[in-house]
Amino acid sequence: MELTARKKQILKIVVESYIDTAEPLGSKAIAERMPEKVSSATVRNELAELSDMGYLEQPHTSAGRIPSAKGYRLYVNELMERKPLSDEEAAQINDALRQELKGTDQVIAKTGQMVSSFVDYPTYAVADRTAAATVRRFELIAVDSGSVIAVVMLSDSRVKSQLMHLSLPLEAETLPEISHLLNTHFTGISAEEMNAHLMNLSDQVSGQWFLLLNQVVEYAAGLLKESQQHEVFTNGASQLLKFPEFRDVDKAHDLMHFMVDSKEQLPVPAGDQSMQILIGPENVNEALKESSVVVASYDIGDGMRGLVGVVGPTRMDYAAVAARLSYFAESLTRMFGKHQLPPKENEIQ
Amino acid sequence: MELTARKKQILKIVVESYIDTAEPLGSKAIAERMPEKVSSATVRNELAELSDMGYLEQPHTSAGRIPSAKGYRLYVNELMERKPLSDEEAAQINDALRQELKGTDQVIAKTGQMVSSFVDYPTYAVADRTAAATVRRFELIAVDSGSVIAVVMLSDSRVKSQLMHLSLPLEAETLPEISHLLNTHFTGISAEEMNAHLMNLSDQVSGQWFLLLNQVVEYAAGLLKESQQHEVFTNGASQLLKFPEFRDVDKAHDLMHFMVDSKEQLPVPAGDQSMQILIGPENVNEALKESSVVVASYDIGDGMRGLVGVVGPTRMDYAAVAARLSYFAESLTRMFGKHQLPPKENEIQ
DNA sequence: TTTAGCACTCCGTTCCTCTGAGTGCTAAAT
DNA sequence: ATTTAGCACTCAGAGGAACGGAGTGCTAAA
Repeated sequence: MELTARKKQILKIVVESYIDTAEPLGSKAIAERMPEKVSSATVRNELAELSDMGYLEQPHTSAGRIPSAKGYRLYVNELMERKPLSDEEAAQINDALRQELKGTDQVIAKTGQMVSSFVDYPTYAVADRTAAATVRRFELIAVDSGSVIAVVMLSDSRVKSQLMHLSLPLEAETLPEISHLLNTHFTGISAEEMNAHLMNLSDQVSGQWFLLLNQVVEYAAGLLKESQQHEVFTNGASQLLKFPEFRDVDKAHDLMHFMVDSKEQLPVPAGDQSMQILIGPENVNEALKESSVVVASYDIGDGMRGLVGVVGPTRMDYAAVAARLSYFAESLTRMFGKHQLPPKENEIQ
Repeated sequence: MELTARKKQILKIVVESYIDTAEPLGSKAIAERMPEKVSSATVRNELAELSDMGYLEQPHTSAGRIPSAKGYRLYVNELMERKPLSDEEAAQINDALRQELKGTDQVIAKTGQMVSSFVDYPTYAVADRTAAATVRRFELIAVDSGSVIAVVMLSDSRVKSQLMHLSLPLEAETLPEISHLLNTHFTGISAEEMNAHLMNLSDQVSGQWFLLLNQVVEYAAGLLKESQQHEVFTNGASQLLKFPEFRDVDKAHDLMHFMVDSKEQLPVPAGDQSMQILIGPENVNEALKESSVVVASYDIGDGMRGLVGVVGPTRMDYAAVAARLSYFAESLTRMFGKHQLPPKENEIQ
């Protein structure tokens, strides 16, 4: 039994109708939408075979057909035509991108917000560091006799700072020496190595110095650890509740908890792919096994990537989401690559 | 018709039962729970009067009674006995508080998380600045010929920093002069005043200088504006879905959207109160009119307050939530006041 | 290979009854 | 003046029968 062109045609009709209405589609309705004129009986024969092959399912004997996960997969791989963005939409996205984004954290957060407002699904956004971060440079600024500002510049160009209270007052003149110490011994290494180094120095430097050193190194090590596990931003999670598949509160609860409270184990594009679509049971995460995710990555320079994912029911509008998401990701990558704003004229693929 | 002790007794029983089960309570069940023996007929007479007075409602003629908003209000004001924390709970809270909190932003965020895990309701947490923030001090650090780190210390002791890319290279020696300029002209004033000052300086300083000045001032002004409208952290929002009053997804949707996506117009304690309970229609926000909020504020030094609120159905367990929340708020205030950790021994009121 | 025809299945709706919890009222008891 | 027993009444929710209709699978003819 092979997958003829007509079978694919039928599958496409079923998938797209189900995405639109969330209702099973019967042979008669399908026949009407076929480009060549066929009878509903013919369609019924094809449907039976498509069901046997696992591309379609029946909620119950006397209902129409709905796509299975396998059906969606075929649709996504072969059948779907990416819905091109309208000029208006592309213009809106470009407008959104043109607003100034400062600081990688903010880029990540804003991107999720933007995408969520352009596709009508919840999104998540997270940073994806390709290389482990290290400290590139330390700086200490005297505030008063009892406190010092520690400034830490990381290898990915992020700059973080914090006020430190000293238990023992220090002379302002010693600060350059301490920061020299920090810059020579604690840059370019991992958090673990930093802690080890600190132990070595503990008897080589004076107690007062060590207290401050300790505070700063601990702070920096904390930052490095923090960079490993990024904050996940989610947006528009409440939109889940508008989908009929989540009318049942119990069904909604798990996914909602995952999206707004736990936010762990979110899908990232596998290997070298810049975009990936995960359909229902293809998701490893239990909470997502009845939903689908479209996730894209984009480059934001300094060896950093951003990740933005769209979450929805398995009948999500893959064609629209994939087109918008890749347009977004490409625009962002281009923007950060060339360090310039997206083009005024729309250039849609 | 006055509110006799027995009427209050009955009201208390109804409220507490309804908080527990979400089911209306009938005269017979009430009679059984009364401390003095009374017949169900007597209770019925009292119930009729309590309904007339507006403290109780009937979902339909042949159902038991449930509390009205007015009923909850009386309960909260007069009838409820704060459920004391068990030693175990107090110990858990103290443990949670003992973990080191660094940076006011993190304190706010963590507090929401902690509270959410101790009361089984969603929470929100936000900072509440009593005085408008200004910049206390600027500092510029040369990185290379094309970039500079701007460090801004705010009046509330927060320190923020960002990497700036220069369009025109600057000599490192000029940085101290520029930061002197910043520190003399742009500290202690509002964002609007900063922008005005900047305009004044535009023809007094050289173009190169001005470009950097402009970047730094814009960054700082942005920070000040940001401080006005604080980020709201919410936790455990998905727990809403477990309450029977939100079994209807449409009911849940509005509140959920409010909690996870819009987060605007959240209640803050009025006037000088450190804790406030807002019941159903007492909330000004439309999305909260069928829910209740218990919100407390706590002091974290530097003229900053933190706000943490608990959101739930009107039948929320006020006694438990209020007790836990005020214990939390008091512990935090004490902690930041004395700059020390909470006591090892439990000291429960 | 396609199509018309037909018996069959089964979901969802409507309409009914029935049950039980709870009420309000009246009249007797305290 | 309160409290209580008794009783008729109300009404939501459960359970079940009947029905309509959408959709199927199968057979036989085109």
